[in-house]
Amino acid sequence: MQLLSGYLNHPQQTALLEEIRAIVAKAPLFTPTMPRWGKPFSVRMSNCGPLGWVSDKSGYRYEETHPVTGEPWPAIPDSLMVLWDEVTGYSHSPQACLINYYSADAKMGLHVDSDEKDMKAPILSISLGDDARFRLGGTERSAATKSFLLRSGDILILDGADRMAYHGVDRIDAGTSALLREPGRINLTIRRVTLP
DNA sequence: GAGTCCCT
DNA sequence: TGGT
Repeated sequence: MQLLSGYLNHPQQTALLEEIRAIVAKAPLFTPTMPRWGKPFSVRMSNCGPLGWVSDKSGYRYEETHPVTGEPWPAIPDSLMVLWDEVTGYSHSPQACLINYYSADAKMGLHVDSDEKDMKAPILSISLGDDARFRLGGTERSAATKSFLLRSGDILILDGADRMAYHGVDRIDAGTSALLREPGRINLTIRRVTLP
């Protein structure tokens, strides 16, 4: 894991936020549901890139189109493609940028990102808005976990053994950032999905 | 083939 | 932590 605290300055954060707003205007946030029993997530999602991560009763998967509009996902902004090269050094392009919107009371249980075929590619995470209490464990669910704060502008890279580690968000500290108009947090996770 | 759900 |  690499945590690059305050990697994005305020103007960079607002510029990125505007790009995300434009994407979400075309590909609206949807509410994913749990496989099998259909319980809704508290986090709402959208995506950009050739592939987008979705979840519904039939399971987790990557899709080329939005589950509600049926339209292809908007492209990943150039700034994020450049950032990927800059901070990951991974020689193959990312294919999916999952946009997670956390309202003040949203959380994300411990899980492993394992729907990608290219598990050698790192996952690049960008935080915008309110602080998140992030939790990182090991590759076994029973392993010890550590918790730390993710702040607006921070970049987290899940690589090496941590690529397969359990992680989640315990809570959002509402009102800790003024970047968004409302309390809440946007998290971007940029991934390579298929084998190069 | 289940799972980022919930809960303690 | 582990059943669902």
